[in-house]
Amino acid sequence: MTRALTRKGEATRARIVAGAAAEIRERGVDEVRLEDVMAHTGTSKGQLFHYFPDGKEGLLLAVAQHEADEVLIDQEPMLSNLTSWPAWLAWRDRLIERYLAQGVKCPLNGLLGQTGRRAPGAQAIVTGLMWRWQKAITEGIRHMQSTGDIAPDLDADRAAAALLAGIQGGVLLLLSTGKIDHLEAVLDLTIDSLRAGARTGGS
Amino acid sequence: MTRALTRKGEATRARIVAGAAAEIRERGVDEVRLEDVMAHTGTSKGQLFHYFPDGKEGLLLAVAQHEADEVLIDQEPMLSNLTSWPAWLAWRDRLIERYLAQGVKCPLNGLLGQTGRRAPGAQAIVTGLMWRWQKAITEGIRHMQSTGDIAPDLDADRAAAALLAGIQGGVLLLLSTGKIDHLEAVLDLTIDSLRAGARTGGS
DNA sequence: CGATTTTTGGACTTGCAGGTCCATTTTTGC
DNA sequence: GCAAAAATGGACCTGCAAGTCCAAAAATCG
Repeated sequence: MTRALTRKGEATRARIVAGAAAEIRERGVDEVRLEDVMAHTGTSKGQLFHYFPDGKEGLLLAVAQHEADEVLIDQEPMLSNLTSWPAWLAWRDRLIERYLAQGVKCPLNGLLGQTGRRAPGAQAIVTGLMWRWQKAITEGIRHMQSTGDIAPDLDADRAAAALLAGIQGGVLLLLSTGKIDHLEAVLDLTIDSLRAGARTGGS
Repeated sequence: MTRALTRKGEATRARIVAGAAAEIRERGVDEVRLEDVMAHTGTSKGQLFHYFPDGKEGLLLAVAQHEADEVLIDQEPMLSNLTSWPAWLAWRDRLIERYLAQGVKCPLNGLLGQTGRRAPGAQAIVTGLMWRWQKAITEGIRHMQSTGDIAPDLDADRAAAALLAGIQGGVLLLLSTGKIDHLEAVLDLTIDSLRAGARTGGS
């Protein structure tokens, strides 16, 4: 079906997605014209529509998927190894560091707003990202419960949901206010709160 | 300066803002054309540019301010009276109820993405909203500390920041996933966590 | 090496939404 | 009631960015 891409074609397609993603991160979705992408990636209009027959919509979707994947990759290997309190703090630090560096440039924020309503696919991409993210956190909590570092009667899924929401809100507030304070507060207070639950099985 | 609006003019202006807000809530910012607003509010293009000389930009800004104010008004009188645990729960219930009813229609989400980059005013509106919101929560926490229901050594501002971030993230996740679970989890767990801090001065 | 398919470039079309203009009607204030 | 100012209606202009089309170049494969 999707077969019919030579090596060169695949490279070009990837270059377009990466270039468009960079452009969007830098200047925002609604400021980026197809021509900007062409200029920035050294491609022609014919190529754009050759690789993305659905036009801008399709390209944006591909970029969104690309950026969603990046989000989780950037948190590795910490996110998949929340097996001790120092590991949790390392993850916390990575998040702060990453978003501090990113600043106000959030790729997905705009992409959702832009494609969210019309494209059913965009919703799915974000939902998928959140689901994977939350799953990783849940597993971290479960592991800490297995070692007795977190109370076993705590609802891991619910706690992970709350933490994930906090992170999202923290990033959102970073986007609006430019300050990292909220994200920091959420991470520190929530992790502390998880820690406090250890009392039952104490170390 | 801004003087020169008859009663009729003021009414028309208000009708435009309210109508545009409704339209945007219903169909999203980037789906709403000036013509839609005209049709929906029974106004002409001349009027739109008469009341909003800066065109769409200015209108969007006015709508954003309008919606930002609504957000806090909708939480009253609970938000300004976080003076007992039942009051906190009443506020919690109001939030859940309100966002459950709102569903995926978030007025500010898109407005920020749309005007955020270019208009310096849009940023200010959201920042202002968040600041007022957080201040109200902080005051609630301080009050509970004064009655001994929350430990006095807790950093009220930091806790409020975390709670606010949690709420924002909960709403964001409601927008992406359609489920209220995250918002519920954040509110319940965070409030519980505040409660747990009462131990010091216990009742 | 020749047929076939993919890749590429870029000129051209198109639709539409934001914005301009001005003529007409209504309101205001004396 | 009458000048001045504000409110209204809607025809018109304009620019731009997405999308179309096709012909030339390069790659693939037997």
